[in-house]
Amino acid sequence: MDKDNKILEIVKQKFTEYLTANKCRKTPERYAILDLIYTDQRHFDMDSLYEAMNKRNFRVSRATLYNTMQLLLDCKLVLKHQFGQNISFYERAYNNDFHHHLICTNCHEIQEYKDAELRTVIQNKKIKRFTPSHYSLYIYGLCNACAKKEKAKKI
Amino acid sequence: MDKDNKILEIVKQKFTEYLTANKCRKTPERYAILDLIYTDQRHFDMDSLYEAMNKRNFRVSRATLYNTMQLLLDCKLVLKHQFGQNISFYERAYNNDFHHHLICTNCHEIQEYKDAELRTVIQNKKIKRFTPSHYSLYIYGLCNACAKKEKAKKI
DNA sequence: ATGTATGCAAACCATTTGCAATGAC
DNA sequence: GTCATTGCAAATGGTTTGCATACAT
Repeated sequence: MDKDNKILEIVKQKFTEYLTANKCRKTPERYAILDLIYTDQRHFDMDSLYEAMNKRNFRVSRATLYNTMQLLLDCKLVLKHQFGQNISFYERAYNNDFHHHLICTNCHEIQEYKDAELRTVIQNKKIKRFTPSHYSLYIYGLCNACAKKEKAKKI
Repeated sequence: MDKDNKILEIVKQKFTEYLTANKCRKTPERYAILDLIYTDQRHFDMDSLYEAMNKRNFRVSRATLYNTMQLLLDCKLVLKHQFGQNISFYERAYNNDFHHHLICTNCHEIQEYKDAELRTVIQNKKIKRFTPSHYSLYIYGLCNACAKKEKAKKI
């Protein structure tokens, strides 16, 4: 899609600017990883990213994956989440409709939850002696399926 | 303090109810851990809990610590947080003035942030097909000290 | 008496690190 | 040519697991 290509160009440029500003080298590995994320991987963990890179026949080591991810986090092109398990999840940060997360404490399913009012209220908070850059709101509870199962159990 | 003792009694009873309901044994280790948390450890990680238990001359294995913490999480007497590093933090959940968290992305300091309006708005949200039990709001940014340092750097 | 919980040590697994080889500049 | 970056393999460190022993019931 044209729009996606445009976004890809923008994030590549932002990445280039960041790398230049920080005197980092512009390696093909780094751009390939960014490309994959902004083409195929809206949400992902390290393992699936590693395999997706392999599938594209662009083999990178895990070390490079972690190194690059740190850069992408630093320049805010990627967000990192930890939902209570010991796995880190990542998602695109640029032009990714902002959302909150609903986490089922039973089956660990994660849903996106968009709510403009919540976003506005949280973003407009003035906080003393703190300069906010971004936030994560995780709401824990039971997804619909698990709530039904719990109900059935009690009867 | 009297009030603290009362709270301790209440959480012990809640724990007892949970253990009974789930056919778990009421071991001295489990109660000693709960006692420590609700007496001395408002916020803690596993390592500091382990050492604090030792200082009380009540040695427990890390395995027991993890096992017990899972029970305390299940019965909602303890909350778990992960702020982006690979360490899990815990805090009391019962009668612990609810608060959000401010995380400095530079020095990783964590501050509590109380805001009744935010809490109300978030708690009163009706979410379709999801039954919330609790939530975590993490606001990332620069603490006062780090913001000053950044400013100085740029000049 | 039964079987759950404990302590210990080993295993696990995501992430990090050290180092020689590669390649961006 | 120089030095940051890569891949690899080993190390790290928080958490989990297996198993024999202890102990709550």
